[in-house]
Amino acid sequence: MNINYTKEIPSAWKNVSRVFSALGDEHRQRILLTFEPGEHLNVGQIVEVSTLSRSAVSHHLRILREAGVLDSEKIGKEVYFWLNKKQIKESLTAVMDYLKSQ
Amino acid sequence: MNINYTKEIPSAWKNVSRVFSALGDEHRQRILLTFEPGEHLNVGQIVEVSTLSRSAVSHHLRILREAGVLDSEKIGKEVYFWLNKKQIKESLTAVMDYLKSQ
DNA sequence: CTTATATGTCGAAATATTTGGTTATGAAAG
DNA sequence: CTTTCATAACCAAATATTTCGACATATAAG
Repeated sequence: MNINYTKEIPSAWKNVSRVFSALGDEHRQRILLTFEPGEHLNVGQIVEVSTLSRSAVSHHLRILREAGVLDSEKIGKEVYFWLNKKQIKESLTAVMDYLKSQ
Repeated sequence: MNINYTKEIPSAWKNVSRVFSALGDEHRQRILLTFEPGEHLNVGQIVEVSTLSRSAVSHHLRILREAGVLDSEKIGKEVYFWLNKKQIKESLTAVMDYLKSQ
């Protein structure tokens, strides 16, 4: 039994942990699935196809961005979001590697 | 923009979604990290190294088991848990494959 | 400069999750 | 059979998250 991790997540896992927490919500999972390959979407477009209010969507987008799952850039009045594939892959790979050692 | 997923998670993703939700909690993440390779742990052992009460740990174990992240078996009075590596890998692979198509 | 538009932020209410004490169940021990 | 032990189930309280309307900010348009 490894008791090193029972009080706090080790720092190496902090990022992974944040990504999984961000992805651990159906609304946010659905937002991710909305993106087509390479697509950039602005907040309004995402709100339009969502069942949630603008501010709820904004809240979820913030969580996804802070976890590094989405990247964003403001262009004119709009803020565009897109998948940060690299970051997601890194987190998944970290867990995959952990499983391989298990 | 793929609007097929904006109302509900597609059934193919239901499992994946449940795994990520289960893993999207620090207590549960820490429980997983407690298992050493191939190890089976009973509830009491996990409670012992946890900061939570017995019933809170039980609650988290149930969520992990229902998501298929952990398997369990009752042996005598104790219930032993272990990582269901196959299930976790399948979910991670599903997302990996999705990312590759993006 | 004023107005319109896109988005973010705030705050309170609604909702969901987590938590731990208590009770129930089932298996072993006496 | 009774007691003891491990765990699950139940329930209410505590806590956290989500939600949305109202307000704030920033940019573009008129």
